[in-house]
Amino acid sequence: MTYTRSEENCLKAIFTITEQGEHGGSTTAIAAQLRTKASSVTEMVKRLSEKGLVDHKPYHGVLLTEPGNRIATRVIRRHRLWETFLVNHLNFRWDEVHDLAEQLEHIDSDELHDRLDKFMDHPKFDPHGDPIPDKDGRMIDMAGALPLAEVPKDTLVHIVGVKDSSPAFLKLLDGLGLKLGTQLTVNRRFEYDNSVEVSSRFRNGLLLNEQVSRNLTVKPL
Amino acid sequence: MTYTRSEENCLKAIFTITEQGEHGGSTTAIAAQLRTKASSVTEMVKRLSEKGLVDHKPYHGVLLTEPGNRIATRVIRRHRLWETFLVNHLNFRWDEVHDLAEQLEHIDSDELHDRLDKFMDHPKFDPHGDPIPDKDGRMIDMAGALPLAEVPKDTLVHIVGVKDSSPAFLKLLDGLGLKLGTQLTVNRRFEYDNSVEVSSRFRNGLLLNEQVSRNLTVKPL
DNA sequence: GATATAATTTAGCTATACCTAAATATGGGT
DNA sequence: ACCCATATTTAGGTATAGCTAAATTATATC
Ligand SMILES: [Mn+2]
Ligand SMILES: [Mn+2]
Ligand SMILES: [Mn+2]
Ligand SMILES: [Mn+2]
Repeated sequence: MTYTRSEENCLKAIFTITEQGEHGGSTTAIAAQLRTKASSVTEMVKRLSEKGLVDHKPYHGVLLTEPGNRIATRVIRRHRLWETFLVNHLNFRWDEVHDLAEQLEHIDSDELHDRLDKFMDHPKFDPHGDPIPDKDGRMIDMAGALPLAEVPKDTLVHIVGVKDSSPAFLKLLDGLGLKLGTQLTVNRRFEYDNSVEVSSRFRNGLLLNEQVSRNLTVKPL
Repeated sequence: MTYTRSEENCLKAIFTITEQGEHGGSTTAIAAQLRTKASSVTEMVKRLSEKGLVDHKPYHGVLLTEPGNRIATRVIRRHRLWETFLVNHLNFRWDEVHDLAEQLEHIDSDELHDRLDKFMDHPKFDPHGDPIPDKDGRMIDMAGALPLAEVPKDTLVHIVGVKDSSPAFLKLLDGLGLKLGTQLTVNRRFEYDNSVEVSSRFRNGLLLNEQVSRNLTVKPL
C-alpha cells in the first residue's frame, strides 16, 4: 500500500493532536494543523475512513486505527531521520531542516529509511529532542519531561526538547544561548505574566516569557 | 519558481530525447519516455509552452528553451547526485537506485542538493557512468565514448557507462562480471546477429548480443 | 496532386486536493 | 425541553494530471 502526501500529512496531524491529550482530533483542529480548511478535512477524513485508517465519530473527533497509527508513526520516523541526517551530516542548522523534512518524509521506501537509520547508527533523538521511532514504531518514551513553564523553583533541569520547531523560535533560543542539554534552574516566577527567570552556567537572570517556557521541554536532573 | 513533478519529468524527457540526436521531441516519443499517453503530453506541453519552458512546432517536435534546459539539467543533476549518495553512502547496489532517485530528484531545494554535492566531494559521475552537472549545469563531456557495438576489432577499451539503467540490464552485467572500468577487447563480430565476442582480464570469449553491446558505453584506452 | 497513414489534437471523463459559501446538526447552557 | 453558537458537512467550483475514443492534420507515397 502506498499513500498520498495529503493522506500521510493528515494521519500525521491526527497523531500529533491526539498525542497531545485531545480525545479525538476535531475537523477544525486537523484543519488548523494542516493549514487547510475544515471542509477539505471532511473529505480527506472520509477517504481515510473508507480505507480503514481512521475512525470518525462526527462531532466527537477522529481517531487513528491501528493501521493508521502505524502509517503516521512511520511518517514521523522518516521526518525525524531526515532532520537528523540534515543536521548531523549536511551541516544544516536545527532551524533549517523542518520544511525539507516535510518533503523528504514522503519518499516511498522502507529500505531507504532503514538504511539511512543504519548509516547514522540508529539515532534515538532528532535535532529538536524528539524521539525517533525505530522500524517497528517503538521509540523512547519521554516520561519525566515537562514544559519549563511547569518546573518548580530551584530545581535543576536540562533542556531535552522543543515543542515548536519553527525557525523563529529556534533562532530565539540560539540567540539566548539555549540548546539541547543546557542546564537551567528557575530562580523566580512572575504571576503577572507567567514569565520565569532562569539561570544557567553561562547566564544569570534570564527572563523568559510564557510562550517560550511552554515550548521548552526539560527534565529534572 | 517551483515546478510540479510532472512538469519536471516532462522537461527531463525532452532533454533526454533531444540529447540523443532527435531534432525536437515528438509528442509520441515523449509519451513513450514518460510511459503516458500522447494526449496527456499534448496538454503538458501546452502548459510548459505557456510558461516559456519549451518551444513547440506542431508536427516538428518540442524543444527546450534556455530556462527549460536549465530546469531539466537541474533535475538530472539531482537524480545523479542521489544515485551516487545511495550507492556510495547507503550501500545500495547500482541496479537499485534509479526508482528512488526518480522520487528524490523532485525535492525542491537547491541548498539541499548543493550540500549533498559538497558532502560527497563533488562527484563527477554517477554509479552508471553518467556525468553529474555542477550547480551551474556544467558537466564533463563524454567525447570519445561510444557504444561497444561500434568498437573496431582488437581495440582495447574500458567500460565508462550504461545506456540502460534498468535493474534487469545491470543485473545481467553483474552476472557477467562487467562493471565500470572493466577493460575489454572485441575479438570477433558476427554479422548474423550483430553479436560480439569480447575478452577481459578475467574472462575470454564472452559473447554479447546486439542489445547488450549497444547499451554498453566504452572508451578506447 | 490526391490520398492514406500515422501523428497529433480535441472532447469528454475520472480522481485527487484544494477552495468559498451555504446549509445543517449538535451539545452545553438556560 | 429548547435554543443557538459553533462545529461540521454539503454543494459547487478550480487546477492538475491522468485516461479513451474520436476527429483532425501533415507528410510521404503513389
Ligand atoms: Mn520537524
Ligand atoms: Mn524535529
Ligand atoms: Mn537513473
Ligand atoms: Mn544514473
